[in-house]
Amino acid sequence: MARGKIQIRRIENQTNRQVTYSKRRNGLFKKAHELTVLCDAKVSIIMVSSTNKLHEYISPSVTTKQLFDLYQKTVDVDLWNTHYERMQEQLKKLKEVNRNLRKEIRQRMGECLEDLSFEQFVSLIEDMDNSVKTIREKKYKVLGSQIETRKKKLRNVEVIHRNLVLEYETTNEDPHFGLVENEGDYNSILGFANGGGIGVGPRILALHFPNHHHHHQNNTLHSGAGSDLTFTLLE
Amino acid sequence: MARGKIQIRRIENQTNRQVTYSKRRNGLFKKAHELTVLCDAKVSIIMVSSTNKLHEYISPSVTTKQLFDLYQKTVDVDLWNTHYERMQEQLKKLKEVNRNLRKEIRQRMGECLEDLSFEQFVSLIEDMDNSVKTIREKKYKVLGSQIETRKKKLRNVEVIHRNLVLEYETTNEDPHFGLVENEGDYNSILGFANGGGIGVGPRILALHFPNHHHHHQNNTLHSGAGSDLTFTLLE
DNA sequence: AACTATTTATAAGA
DNA sequence: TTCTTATAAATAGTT
Repeated sequence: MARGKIQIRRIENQTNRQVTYSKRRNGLFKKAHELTVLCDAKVSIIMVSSTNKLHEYISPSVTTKQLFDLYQKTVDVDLWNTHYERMQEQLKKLKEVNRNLRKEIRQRMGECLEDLSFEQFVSLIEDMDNSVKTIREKKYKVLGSQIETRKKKLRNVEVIHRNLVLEYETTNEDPHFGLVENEGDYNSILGFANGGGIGVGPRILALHFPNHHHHHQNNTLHSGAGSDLTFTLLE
Repeated sequence: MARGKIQIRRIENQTNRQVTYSKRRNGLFKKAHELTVLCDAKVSIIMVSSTNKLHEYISPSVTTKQLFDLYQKTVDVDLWNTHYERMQEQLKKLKEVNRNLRKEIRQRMGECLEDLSFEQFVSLIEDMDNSVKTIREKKYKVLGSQIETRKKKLRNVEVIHRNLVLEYETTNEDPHFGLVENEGDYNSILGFANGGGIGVGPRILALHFPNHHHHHQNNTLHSGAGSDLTFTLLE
């Protein structure tokens, strides 16, 4: 627009293009600002050059976010609205499911029964009876296997014990070995002199296997095949 | 910029302001488009007039959303990211909670018991026993009150019946009335000739009270003080 | 919405 | 980049 008219078409010369971009960008922003002031308008300009540099103008009276939100509300065009609404809906559904689950639990605990039809009521009772039965059965099964395991461990320890005794006696008779220097320890090793106050039948725990008396606080159902010999009594 | 220089300050005259807004908006959009073509740039302009009208320019080569996304990525400014992430997190939490609730229900139904500690196991059984007891108690209470209600309704109907009979007899004896024209109807009114196949004791339903035979499909526990006389038998 | 005297923007050159 | 300046474009005020 000066020193010769130009055609409005892409400037091929890279440098010229950059220069023009810079000049005209300033011009555009200036105009935008004049518009803002003269007409009490709100303007947001975002532009990206051919070299992917980003510039923006925003009227002092607003933030870009505010204008974007307004734009989104006004124009239907979906910036992130569908996404947002979909999430909102999903949230709502999940909350509903959550409410229902809680209610079911409360009903299974004997509350909120007013909302049940009589048939549902009856079938709930049936269901509960079955559940209790199932749980009881599993309990006894677990108890049984725990006891089995315990018996096995006990037998193992007894074998070990017998071997020790045997070995001790053999050693004692064997002339290659010297005098037994600490006969007193034998008893303490076997631990028959009792140690704790817990009546766990034969007190084998004193054999110096790991012994966590208070383990039963977090005793799990899978009492794996570990080497832990402590077993609190299952009453 | 013509016919006299102007100060860049808000135009007080409303009409002038609007006209200038319109003229300069076109100028701005024209410049934006020239910039787009000449410099191979991408431009988005969003503007709101003082009368809250919204206008936009967007370079043909992009969408507003694309430019907004780019803007958001480039400028740190948080348009909706935090919001989005907060929702995402909330969703995740709710799903987790729901998972746990489902698990609890399954445990109360006798499944997934492996994940319980022995103590939790024991307390679950206790809890279930209590719940079953509670539910049973409520069941009997409800049964009792339903039977009570039914008795009351029965008594009401009997009274109505007696009154009808009395009225009929009085009418019959009253010389002011003519001959009884439809004696046959009396029986049908009392409905002793039976009507459906459901044995609900004395078949009073034929007294032309509402009669929905299949109501028991959704019989609720609150059998409110409605005038519905149908009651399926509670076995 | 059109006109036009002026101001402003800016292309090309320095 | 920035300055200069001739010239194109934009537009304020008017009709």
